[in-house]
Amino acid sequence: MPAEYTNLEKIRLEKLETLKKRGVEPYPTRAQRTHTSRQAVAAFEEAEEKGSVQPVQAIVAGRIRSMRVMGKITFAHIEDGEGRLQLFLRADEIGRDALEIFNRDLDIGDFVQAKGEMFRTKAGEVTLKVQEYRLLAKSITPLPAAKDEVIDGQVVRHTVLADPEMRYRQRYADLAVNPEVRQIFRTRAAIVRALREYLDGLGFLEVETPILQPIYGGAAARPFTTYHNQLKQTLYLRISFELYLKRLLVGNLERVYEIGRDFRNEGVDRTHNPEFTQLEFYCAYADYLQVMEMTEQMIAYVADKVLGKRQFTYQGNTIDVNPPWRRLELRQGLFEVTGIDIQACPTTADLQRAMRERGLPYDPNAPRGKLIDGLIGDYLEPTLVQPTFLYDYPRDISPLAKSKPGDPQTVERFEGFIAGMELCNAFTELNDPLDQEQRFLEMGRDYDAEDEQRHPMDEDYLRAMRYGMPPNGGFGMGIDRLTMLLTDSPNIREVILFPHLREREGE
RNA sequence: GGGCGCGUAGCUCAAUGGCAGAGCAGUGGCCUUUUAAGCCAUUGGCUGAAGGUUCGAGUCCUUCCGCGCUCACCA
Repeated sequence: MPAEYTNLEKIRLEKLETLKKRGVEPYPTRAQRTHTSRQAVAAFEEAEEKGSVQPVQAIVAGRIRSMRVMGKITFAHIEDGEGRLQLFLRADEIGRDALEIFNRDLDIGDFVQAKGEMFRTKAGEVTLKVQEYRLLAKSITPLPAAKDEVIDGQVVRHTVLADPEMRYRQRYADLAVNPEVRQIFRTRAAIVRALREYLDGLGFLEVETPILQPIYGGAAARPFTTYHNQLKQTLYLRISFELYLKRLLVGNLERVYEIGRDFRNEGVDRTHNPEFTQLEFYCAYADYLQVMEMTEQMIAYVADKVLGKRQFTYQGNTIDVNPPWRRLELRQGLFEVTGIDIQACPTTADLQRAMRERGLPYDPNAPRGKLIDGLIGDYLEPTLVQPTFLYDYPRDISPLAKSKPGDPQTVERFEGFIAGMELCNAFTELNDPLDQEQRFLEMGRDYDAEDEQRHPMDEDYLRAMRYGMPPNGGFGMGIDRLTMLLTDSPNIREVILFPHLREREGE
């Protein structure tokens, strides 16, 4: 119950009472519809083209978005899931009482159903001439007003709901008045659909693995912790799917993927939300070079399906995802932007010295891998605007990736960047159980318990690997970030329906 | 967590430290082809919260709450 109704809400509640007194049920149980707004217009235009004399009858339903009351006639627009349709109500047709109720007791925001005949107005707009209408749901709280004007075929919206806080906290209102927001989430669904199509087409099996995990792993992040009362067990919300999906490879499922939610107890900013959607796949007998090719093919496929083209604009940059993407060795890339050759700095002390010589700030407690990771983020990542695979990463920040033959310091790992944003991460997966155990031990030694780089030892995962894991290539990608790119959204919150916000006092 | 900025009517926004306003929405009228309909009239505010400075605070100061940008942090 709202603590207090606003004046505008009180007026609408009075209208609700008036309607009831006049025998109008404001929330009827059933509705009827023969045409969506778009179908009704299409049916009329088709008949018009054929020169048909048969009138097009339709029952439509939607939300009232505008009303123009002109004495004994009224024009209104309703909006449904597909678009808008103008209604034309005339006292002669529906009766004075019905028109009066419509004009006086119905409001913008109400859901109605209307039955009538399609026609074209003098101004040329295809419109429903209403014979009867019915209220489907009364709106008490006024929608944040948005008024549309059509200039040269372009819809210009006035007084749009723009306050980001209200848009995210009351996403329902945002969606109701901002059609382009609805479009973002249709695009998001299309992206996920296209990814599934692509992977299914390659014979991948979609699976679901635990979200509540006794040991978290597969990424460097702090987890959310929870507790199972009956089992008296601490559990973690997963930070990645990796270790469970790779267990499945041990079980002879050769190609698996999962699309789902990950949870990371980290900072929130324009590219990070505490819960986010991830795609991971693992492909037996593939290495990271094959995964690289799959990645660029997959993204091109998604762009084709979703946008119908492989070029798009993101925040002013034209991005072209047509394969092949640029491939940049991490060592080379870092050398170009910092002048440091990480190959020549095999120890933490060497790298610290090189950074100091060039006046680059660094965390004196960070091991070599973390320093390199920092250099990437600070100097290299922002320059990677066109799709780029950065490859061959330091071993100590990649505890689940396989070393490059003949180069134990480096692992076969790549990350994909677009528009200066990390989009995906992949490697030739480590399948040697003895090496894997060693990596966990190194992690425990080089990083203290609070460091999110540290991966806890997962004995069961090691046991699985000891049964024999086929060599394989693995891949992970943030669906939210891909959606940002393909919808030209500057902030991850624009592509998450209900993004995390701090709870307000009293709510 | 640090820095910067913002918070005023249902929505979008004004207001040198000096009477808190506009457009849209709403309400009451007129209007039988409008479309940001138009015309006339009109309601609506504890200026995010609490303190303080001042003759006087939306405006200046302090604290708190929330949001945004940014830095730190962030496979």
